[in-house]
Amino acid sequence: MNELVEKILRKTPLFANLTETEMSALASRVSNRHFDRGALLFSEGDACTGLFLVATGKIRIFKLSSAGREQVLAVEGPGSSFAELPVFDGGNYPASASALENAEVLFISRKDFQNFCREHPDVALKVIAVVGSRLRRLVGIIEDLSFTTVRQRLIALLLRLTQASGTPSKEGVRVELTKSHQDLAAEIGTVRELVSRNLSRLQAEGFLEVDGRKIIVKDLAGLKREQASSE
Amino acid sequence: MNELVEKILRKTPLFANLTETEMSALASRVSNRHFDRGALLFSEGDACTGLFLVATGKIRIFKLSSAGREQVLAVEGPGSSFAELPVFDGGNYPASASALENAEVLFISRKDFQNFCREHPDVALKVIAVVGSRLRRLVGIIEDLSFTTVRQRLIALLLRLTQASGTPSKEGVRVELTKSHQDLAAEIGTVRELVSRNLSRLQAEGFLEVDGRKIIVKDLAGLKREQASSE
DNA sequence: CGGAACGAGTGACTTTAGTCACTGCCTCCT
DNA sequence: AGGAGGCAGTGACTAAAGTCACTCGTTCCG
Repeated sequence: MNELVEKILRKTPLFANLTETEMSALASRVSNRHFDRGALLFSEGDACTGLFLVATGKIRIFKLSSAGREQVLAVEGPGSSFAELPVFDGGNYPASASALENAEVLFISRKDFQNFCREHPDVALKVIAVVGSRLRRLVGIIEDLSFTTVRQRLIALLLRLTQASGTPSKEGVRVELTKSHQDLAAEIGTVRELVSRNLSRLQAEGFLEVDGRKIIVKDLAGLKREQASSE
Repeated sequence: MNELVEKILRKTPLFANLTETEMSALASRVSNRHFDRGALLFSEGDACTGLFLVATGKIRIFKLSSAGREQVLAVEGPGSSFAELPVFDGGNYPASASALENAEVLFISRKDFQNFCREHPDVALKVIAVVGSRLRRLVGIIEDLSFTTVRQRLIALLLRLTQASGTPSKEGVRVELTKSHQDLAAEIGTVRELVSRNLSRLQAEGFLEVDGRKIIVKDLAGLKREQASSE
């Protein structure tokens, strides 16, 4: 199993180019955890215990409002690390994390990770790079929330999905939603009903063909135009 | 003038505890720039040339939409650094920066700062800490935009202002706005008119006394209650 | 088999946000 | 003095976002 762990470590940007010995030193300090779909890894405000690395599955980082609404900050897939920050500054987790799919997650305790960073200064630089891209993504979310409508955000999300997992067909590009409307809503910062309605509307306007969770994007170029208009 | 520079360097978290020699080595690589109120330091998308440190005045970091709306990401005062990130990852600036007041700003070129970090690994750790707190602030903005109303954000802003620069008086706490409604609107992610209207409304409800840019907070506890409700 | 639980769709409505247009008030300039 | 320009207040409106309540299917058990 240590080999499996190393394989994953090698895939995460933070630890990509370590030597054999460094790698196995690190691997011995890593523990493996499983989370079922929907399970909570930690909640906002919890004391930070260590660093997480996604091996398989997807982890959703999100904020929860007191009214029960969710806002997704990031979705991390295999190879991604998260919660690097509180490990360093010692603060609490600023958001909650749950498994979007069944997931295997590696865990390194705060102490072990800090020690490792002290011994390997270039890892600290990697941390900065990772945190940096995270920061850019957050700025992007702010931009979206502040400047765009739910419709535009939904279109943007659909375009991302088609990009990532769309398959071309005669009628257009086919995409299968792997999440509920509820989940989509949380990603773009709105509520279930508006996702439903906007999808219907996009269908009525001829951009999409919606059948349950199967979507056929009939007019990709048109969608892109819609998204851009009055941004 | 080098002494003045060192004094400021010593005030910024990034370089707080360096030795005399380290400090003067750094100081010799720093240049001083002045920006008039309203002047633009750089625009979103510009290539990153180096790191900035605020000596005096205030710098506003913001996003600009194509429709002309602004969203403030941060306001940095004396002792704060900004644009640490793109210095490291080599990317472009993710947002624009302008002077909110006349400001003196120190500048370190990308190369010089990177070299300095390489020679002083603990500075890298400081960078992580600074970036970390920035990340937390961004998460806070997202939370606000996603979960709260303009009214609540305005109240929160007023409470922050009274906290920071309010002076007690017989009628309540006096605060003087140093910015236009336009600027306040950009900070809470809305438009001029809504700031104006919401202020009037808060006055009508008896929480405030507004006279131009002078505001007297008459019911601090009440405001806090309003802010908390249905967050 | 029956029914709980969940996800989705939708009509009807309220609230909040944002836009447009116009007025009035300072301040500063030459 | 007189006008230009920036800032603030407001009425009237539109449009977006969100809420509530209910229906209809599935699926998934016990």
